[in-house]
Amino acid sequence: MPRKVDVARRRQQIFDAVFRLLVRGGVEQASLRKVADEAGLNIGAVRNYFDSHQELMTAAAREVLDRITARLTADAAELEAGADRAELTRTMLSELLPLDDVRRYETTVMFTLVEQGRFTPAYAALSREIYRGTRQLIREILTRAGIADVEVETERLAALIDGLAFNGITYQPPPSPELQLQVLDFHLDQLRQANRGRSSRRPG
Amino acid sequence: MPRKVDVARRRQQIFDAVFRLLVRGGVEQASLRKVADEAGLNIGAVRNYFDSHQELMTAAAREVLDRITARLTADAAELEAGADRAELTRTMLSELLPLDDVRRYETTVMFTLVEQGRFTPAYAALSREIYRGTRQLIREILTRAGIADVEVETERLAALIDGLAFNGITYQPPPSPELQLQVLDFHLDQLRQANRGRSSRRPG
DNA sequence: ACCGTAACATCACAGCTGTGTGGTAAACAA
DNA sequence: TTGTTTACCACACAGCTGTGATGTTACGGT
Repeated sequence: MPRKVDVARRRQQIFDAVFRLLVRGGVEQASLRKVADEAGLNIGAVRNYFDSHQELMTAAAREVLDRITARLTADAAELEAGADRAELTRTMLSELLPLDDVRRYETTVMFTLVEQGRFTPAYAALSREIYRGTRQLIREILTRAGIADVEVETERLAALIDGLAFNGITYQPPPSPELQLQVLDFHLDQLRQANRGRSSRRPG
Repeated sequence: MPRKVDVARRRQQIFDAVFRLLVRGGVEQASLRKVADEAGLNIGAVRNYFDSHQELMTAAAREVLDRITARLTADAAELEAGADRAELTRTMLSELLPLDDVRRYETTVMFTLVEQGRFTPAYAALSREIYRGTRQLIREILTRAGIADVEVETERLAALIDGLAFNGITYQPPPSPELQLQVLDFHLDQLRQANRGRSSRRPG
């Protein structure tokens, strides 16, 4: 066996170069040469790990999705042991908002790639996964909370989260993290209140 | 004066070529040569109307914003003469959603350019206008309806609209227009109900 | 008839892109 | 030591980009 190199670490190094470039200048800035420069590597080194530019980008898309889902599962695991359901709901939905550096970073990358998926079929699978995953997560949350009209409310909360995130990463200055959380809390409170109203009228 | 040409019509012709390319393939497809081809013109003809690529794109951005605001002001004018306020609210907010071909077309162009504004300072002014314009419109609607917590509710409704629109133009298949309207109506109803709840508790 | 000019066309060039191809160096097995 | 394989480097090439520069029409006023 030849030159030993930590492959996983190299890939992470390249991925983070891609992410930085995506955040800084969008997909058009994430060329192979610029990725290599940003990662401190030669273009040949990058091409050794990814056969084509498209393969690099789809792998990067997969990576950022993995990071976000990892955060979500970590939340679920950490708080599942005797956690307040309202707190868990807030925490998990907050993972999808650009509230701090890490989340802003990953949310921006995620949105950039999903947006690109409008034209580039290579991202279609990822885009679908995100669409379904988001709705599945939200639907489960609402179902466990016993919210009525789950389908419409799922779509509403999904749109609210996406809209908050989109506004938070595109406009400058963006709505502050505090305002984003205020909106989210407001929405969740109203969901529960509307549900209490229904439950009290229709006991069960 | 030399060769008489309908300048305004030529510009519209070029703009629509830009829009079609933006919808089809994003900003990277809207090169000068491709715009010229799409418009059935020579690149020199296009360059006669727009000195640079950036000038063309910013003019196109201005154009699509003008078209959308024109629809909004038309709504306001048409319905102001004895219109139901709830109906007017629904109509105007619906202008920002991709519910039919025209609105899907313009919404997609608008989002594409706003997204590009994350990195391209040339769109910064436009992006700000949209951000402020949307919130001003929504804030006015909520204020006239006598809704409480106007600031938070404005941000919430703005995020909801943006999220619905974003989902409607990026995912495939997207949430149906019927579902989008259902979500919007649901939200507006809950806004009024929550407000009635407050008003009855705190009369005035 | 003439000419200025708006409208359009063409050529050229540097810069960037992805990628095919081939070379080089280092670590390990034999 | 020899050889193999992995990791990396370098060159080349066609294709696209925006844009400067320089034509070429065709119409309108005089």
